[in-house]
Amino acid sequence: MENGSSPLLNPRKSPRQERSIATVDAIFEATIQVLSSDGLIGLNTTRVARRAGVSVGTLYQYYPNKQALLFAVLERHLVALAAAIEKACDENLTAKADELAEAVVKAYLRAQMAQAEVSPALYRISLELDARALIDMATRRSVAAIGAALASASDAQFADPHLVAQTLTAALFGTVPAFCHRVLAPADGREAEKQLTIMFRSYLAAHQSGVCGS
Amino acid sequence: MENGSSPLLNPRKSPRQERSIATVDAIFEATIQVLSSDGLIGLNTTRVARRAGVSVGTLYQYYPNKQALLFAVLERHLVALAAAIEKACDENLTAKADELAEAVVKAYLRAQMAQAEVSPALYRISLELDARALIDMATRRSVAAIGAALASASDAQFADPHLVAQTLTAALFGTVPAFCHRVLAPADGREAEKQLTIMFRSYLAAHQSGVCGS
Amino acid sequence: MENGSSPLLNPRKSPRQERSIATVDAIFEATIQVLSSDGLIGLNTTRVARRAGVSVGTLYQYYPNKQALLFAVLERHLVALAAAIEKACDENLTAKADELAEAVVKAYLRAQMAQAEVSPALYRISLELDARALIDMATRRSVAAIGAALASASDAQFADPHLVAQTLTAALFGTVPAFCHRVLAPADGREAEKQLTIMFRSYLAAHQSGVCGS
Amino acid sequence: MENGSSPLLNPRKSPRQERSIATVDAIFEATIQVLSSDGLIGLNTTRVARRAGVSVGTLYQYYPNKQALLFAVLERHLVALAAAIEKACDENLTAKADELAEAVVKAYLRAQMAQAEVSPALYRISLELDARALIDMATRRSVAAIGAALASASDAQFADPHLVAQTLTAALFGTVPAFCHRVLAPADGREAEKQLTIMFRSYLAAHQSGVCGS
DNA sequence: GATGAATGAGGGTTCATTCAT
DNA sequence: GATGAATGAACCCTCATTCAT
Repeated sequence: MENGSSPLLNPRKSPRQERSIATVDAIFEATIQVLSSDGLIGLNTTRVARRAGVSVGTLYQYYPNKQALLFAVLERHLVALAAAIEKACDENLTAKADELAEAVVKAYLRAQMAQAEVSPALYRISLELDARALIDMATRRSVAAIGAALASASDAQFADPHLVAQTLTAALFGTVPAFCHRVLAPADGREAEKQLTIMFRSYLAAHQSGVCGS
Repeated sequence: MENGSSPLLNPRKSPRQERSIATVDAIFEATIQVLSSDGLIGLNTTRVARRAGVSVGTLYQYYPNKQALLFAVLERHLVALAAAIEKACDENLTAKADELAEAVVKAYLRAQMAQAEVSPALYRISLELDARALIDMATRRSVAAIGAALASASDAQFADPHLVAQTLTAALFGTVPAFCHRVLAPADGREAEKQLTIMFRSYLAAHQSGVCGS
Repeated sequence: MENGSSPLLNPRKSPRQERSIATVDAIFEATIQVLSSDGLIGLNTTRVARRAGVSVGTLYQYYPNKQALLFAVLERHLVALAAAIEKACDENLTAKADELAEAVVKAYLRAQMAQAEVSPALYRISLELDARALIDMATRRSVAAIGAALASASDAQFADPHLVAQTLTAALFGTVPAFCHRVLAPADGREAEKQLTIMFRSYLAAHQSGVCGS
Repeated sequence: MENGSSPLLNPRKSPRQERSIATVDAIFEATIQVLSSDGLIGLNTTRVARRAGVSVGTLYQYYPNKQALLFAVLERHLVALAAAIEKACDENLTAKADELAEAVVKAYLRAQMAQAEVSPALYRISLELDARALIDMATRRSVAAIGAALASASDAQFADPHLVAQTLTAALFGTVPAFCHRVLAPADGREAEKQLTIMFRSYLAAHQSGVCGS
């Protein structure tokens, strides 16, 4: 599931490998920094290497090409988002639909905000062709987790939990960037969370109460 | 037929001008085609010119630079979206909130689908720095139109129509791309419309019934 | 001596030709204006045509190419300079060397100042390869005129009037631009004239008094 | 050997740096060669790079753009001229005015001739807009040095040494190019030096003897 | 004659990637 | 392993010149 470019997370063995790990991390962090300060367009391998304090050559020893670098960053972001949603769902497996809605929205926004610096740039990356697999992975995990939570909700029956989960996921992954950066003022994070929660709750309620014919 | 950058919507005068118009249009359409087939990264002025059947020089006679080209395309798209929403709102000024929700969702999705070819690429453009003004324009128009319609809805009172309008706009402009291209399969346009409508309706209902403390 | 591109100065015959003349003049003046305001680098045929109020095509009907345009301007300038010097020399054929020096310096500076706007740009042109013929023409005329005046000066005998004339011409054509635009402040035209006169007078005096062995 | 843009006049350290130095020098020399053979108009970065035996990319690693390249060449030339004049003045601080005149003329011509290949092209560069600072630097140094030497001349008092120094500088920097390349034949270097010296000597004499009213 | 749209070679510049040291 | 100088394809853009109308 990881691509060859992220030798992260593996058990470290020797000092040599430790240094390698440190280097990879430095490059990784430098990428995020450059992304934040110069944007996707201003990002080039030389600049990343310089910011990481290594030479371009070294960069290419750990990441086969520029794409791999960006994928690694995007991957970590999406994995974090998916994990946050899964965690929220797991912790609310038998809760009420209302609570689930609130928990999921909160968890997603927390994770999103934690990387607020990069996320706009990441969305640019994610729209470039080959990131689909990554995005699919994240949304699939989200849909699965939310779907499972909906199916086991203590106070409601959903005719099609999967469809509802899909809609909520789409609203989350799609709405939030627009929410954060365009329509609502930057400081309105609180309000965004509140409104999203209301929207999700009432949407779920509608699905429970048979308002919709499906 | 109309494009934002040509001041030429008037009765044609000379063969000279007709030729110009044809050329601008050809370039404009070529840009959309290249965007669809090669993506934003694969788009370069030479390629656009070739596809338009003109020389690079000609391209630069009508668009001062590459950005201007992309802006023109994006502008047309966003203007179309905003206009569609405004029209839907105007036609439902004194309708019920439910009907408004349905009309807005439908109008937006119609407009979006009409340019389904380009819209993914357009979202890439819109994330590049200087498109903010364009996006702001479109979302402002949407917020204003929806806000006005909510304020004059026949069956409901909204404590803060502007905030609700903002949320709906964010959900529309943010959700739909994700909806259309990632989570739901391409053919699911119908379903997307249905779910979005439910979400909007119930969200509006929640705001009417005082469920939310605001 | 005129090259084919300047049909100026010929007797006009028909209204058609008069219009032509007006057009050539307009283009000619436009060239000077663009040269003054945008410099040699900022000068292109389209801009000149626009400033002249004609189309590029028309421009190319009167001047076969860009070079011809610039040559025409440079030619007029250099012809004016040479004529001014010749006139001053003719009017001082039997005067004293001192008076000749003064008259030549004054005449040259007057002519130069009259076209102060363009002359810096003209010097750029003149340094491009093919202007040598033009410059040679002007300096040859200057050398011939000054040489003749020196040879017939009422108060002095010059061992080699031609050599002296060459030196003075070189000093004139070379010094003045530097004088006007770099070393002396712009307002120092008076002072420049005074110093140049002193230099010329004393140089001539040196040649008369046998200070120099030649 | 020294060029203005390289901060590398220090003891060589690594093969890395030595290679860099060799490359910068190669590019620098190639620029001069191309300038000599193809002129300013025929000079483009590709051609320079090819002549230097490197790729364009390499060229841009050492000079941020084409201008910088030309500036570097012009700067070296002007610095050399200014230095030559300063040296001549320093060595004749308490000499007679006559000797000073001779020394300065000789020094300037020596320096000029040493780079005879490029100087015509350099004068083209120097007329492009942003070279003023460079030229001002050189003429200021010349004026200052000559002024000081005049003020301390053993056999003369000058009412306004600065003005005289300005005039001589203008005559030097302005006359010589015309001298060398236009009016006098190339081989006449000797004669040019002789005449210029006479002109300078007599001009200085005129200022000493009170001929001029200033 | 006049027009100005069209041409396209050519120039400056960038940057992902390689490889000798 | 690390370095960073070198590479060169590719891109954006300009402008002298032509030619159909």
